[in-house]
Amino acid sequence: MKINHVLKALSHPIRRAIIAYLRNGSMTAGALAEKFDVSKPTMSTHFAALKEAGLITAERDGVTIHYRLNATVAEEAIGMLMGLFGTQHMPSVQEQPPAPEETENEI
Amino acid sequence: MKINHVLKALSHPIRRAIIAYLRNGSMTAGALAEKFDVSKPTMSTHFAALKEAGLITAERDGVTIHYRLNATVAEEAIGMLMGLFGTQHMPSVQEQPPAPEETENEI
DNA sequence: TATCTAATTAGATAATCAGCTAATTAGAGT
DNA sequence: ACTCTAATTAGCTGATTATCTAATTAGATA
Repeated sequence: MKINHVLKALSHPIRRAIIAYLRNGSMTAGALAEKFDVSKPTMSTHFAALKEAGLITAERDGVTIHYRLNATVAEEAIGMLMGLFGTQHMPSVQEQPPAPEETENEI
Repeated sequence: MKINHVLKALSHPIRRAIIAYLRNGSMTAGALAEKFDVSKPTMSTHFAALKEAGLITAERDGVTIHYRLNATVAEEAIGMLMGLFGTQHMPSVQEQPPAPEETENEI
């Protein structure tokens, strides 16, 4: 898993939304494509970026292709980011954390 | 915190290395800059990207500027990614996880 | 084999990004 | 007021990214 590929893959809203869809189970390329307002070839390149990062896997069934989330890579990525930040405890993922107050000495 | 800014900020190796340095305490722009083999103006734009994402804060002390990691935003970002992936349990961050075996039906 | 469907690849273009040098700002100290 | 230092902004160039339409591939089926 190359963290650079993973983070680049994640830094596009459509690709994050694809992942969000795939949390609920695998979907075909076409079914995913029609959820977004871009062309199918554009969606194909988004799939390719996620696949390159290892975040999704593809499985052909006849003429259609099913994409599925790769939870292993997702967890590895989170582990690496936690290592990067030195995160000590779990942030809440269910509720929205309170907005941080403005700091004084920002430039 | 805009997750898009955070992920774009993280998707460059120099910017991740800056964060790694700042884990050990704040550093001046100049001290950080001389750790990397790019020009100071280029480093400045990397600082700006991290600042824009909220991952670091800047504090001026006379003529020098001290950058510091913003742990709050780092944890929020990890929380959002865990929400995105639907991560259930903690991956190990200390030891290297085993390489995932190749899947059969990749295309 | 001809054709239909699902999806990708090819090729082009506009926008964004990363890097550089040169110029500018901001503060401190003569 | 000058000058020195630390850092950023301005302006440019080359590389990468996101998007599109058109063309191609791959499998299924009449």
